[in-house]
Amino acid sequence: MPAPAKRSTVVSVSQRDLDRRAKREAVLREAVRLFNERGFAATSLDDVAARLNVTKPIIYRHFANKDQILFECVRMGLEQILEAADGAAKESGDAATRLSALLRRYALIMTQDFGMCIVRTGDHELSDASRKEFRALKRKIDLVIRNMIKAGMKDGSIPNGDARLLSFAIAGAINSISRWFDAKGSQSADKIAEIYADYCMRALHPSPKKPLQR
Amino acid sequence: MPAPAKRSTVVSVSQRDLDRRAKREAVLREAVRLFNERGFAATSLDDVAARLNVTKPIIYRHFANKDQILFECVRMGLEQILEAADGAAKESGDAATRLSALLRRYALIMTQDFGMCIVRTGDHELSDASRKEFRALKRKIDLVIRNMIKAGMKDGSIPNGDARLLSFAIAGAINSISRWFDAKGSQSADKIAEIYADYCMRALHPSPKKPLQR
DNA sequence: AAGAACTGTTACTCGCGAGTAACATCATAT
DNA sequence: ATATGATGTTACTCGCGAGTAACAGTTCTT
Repeated sequence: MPAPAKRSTVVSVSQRDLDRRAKREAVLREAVRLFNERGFAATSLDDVAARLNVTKPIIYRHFANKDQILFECVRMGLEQILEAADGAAKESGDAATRLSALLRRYALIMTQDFGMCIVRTGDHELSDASRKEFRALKRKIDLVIRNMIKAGMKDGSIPNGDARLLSFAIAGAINSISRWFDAKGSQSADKIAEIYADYCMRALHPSPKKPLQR
Repeated sequence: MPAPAKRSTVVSVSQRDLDRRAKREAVLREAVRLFNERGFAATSLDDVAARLNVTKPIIYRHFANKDQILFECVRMGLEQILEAADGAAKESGDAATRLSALLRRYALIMTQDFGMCIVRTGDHELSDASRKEFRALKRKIDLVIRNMIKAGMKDGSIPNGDARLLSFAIAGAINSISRWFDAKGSQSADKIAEIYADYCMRALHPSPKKPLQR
């Protein structure tokens, strides 16, 4: 009970802040699950509040509006991917090796809530402002991948080809994980990520001309 | 002006039917465009009606409710894919060759309105009943692809592997076309379809073990 | 102890859009 | 000409959910 005098201000304030942060995050965690389950439009903030055993105005204490909540969810996912990309870019080895590591991390994120949310969220569900940022972040990720592919074409670890289309196709395949993956399924997220990254890496190489008929 | 007497009944009735059909289709054509542009939830039937220069009740003369319109749109796309699959399945050549043909047709459909609608439509936007059918049709398509992959593994035209995951990854890549493709872009739909099908076929083959380090 | 600042609730407003009722118009059928 | 029924319109109802105002209790500050 007798909280030390001096500390009190600083400590209690930051404690409050921590609480706030924790609660804000809890809102996002519950919101993203519901959005993934039922879709953004079909999820009311009353639903989200109910899951947290609180009422709607609480949510508005942490977020300005519903759009901001959705945007925050996708931003979380996108940031995770960007971090993964940065991490992979710094690894050693040729560009193909680094790309493979990147894809694996990327794929793993798509098995998780915030990653899923990115794919399940259509642009039109966001406000104009959020949509702009959403697209910018996605473009940024695409560029990282595309540049790594180009680097591979330069350093010889990846055969020449259309880096733009390749990056689109690869991202498409990896994003699709979030459409069917179920954590309760038989294969682990890690394993799936590994396999998908491998499929994508294969697609970079021209097919080994099947047993040439004749 | 003097329409022949006898024909009148039969002719006029079928003429009416043709008109009805044409109008119904016009509704679907306009609806699918709007759904793809703005999203299903963000598109009101008043919007659709306005585009057709009619009023909402007209739409309800052709469809029971909004859900039915959306379902009809995705059904059109799915049926197109199934037809493409059936066509490709009947072609000559080994399974890999037939699969390649199938993927190309599939990819082409994803550059078109009804194809795009399939991908942009989340399950939760459909009613329970429609969702069931939606999923069933998608599963059917997946099975066709998966079985063709398995056939390839049997006849030796495709290396052994996890047919389920391969079909998921391939469908994911191809579906993603509809997320960025723009008919006004520089590359033709046909060309894109060809390239994507090729990428997917490559992914079926284990990578040609890069210049084995050391 | 008084009051500032925060956390939480109940109980609204308000707009939007799905779906409909009631009415008007026009072609066809006899 | 006149009944039938198809096509189309205007003008509603009605529910839902985003967002808010007003109020209640609690905790930190001084």
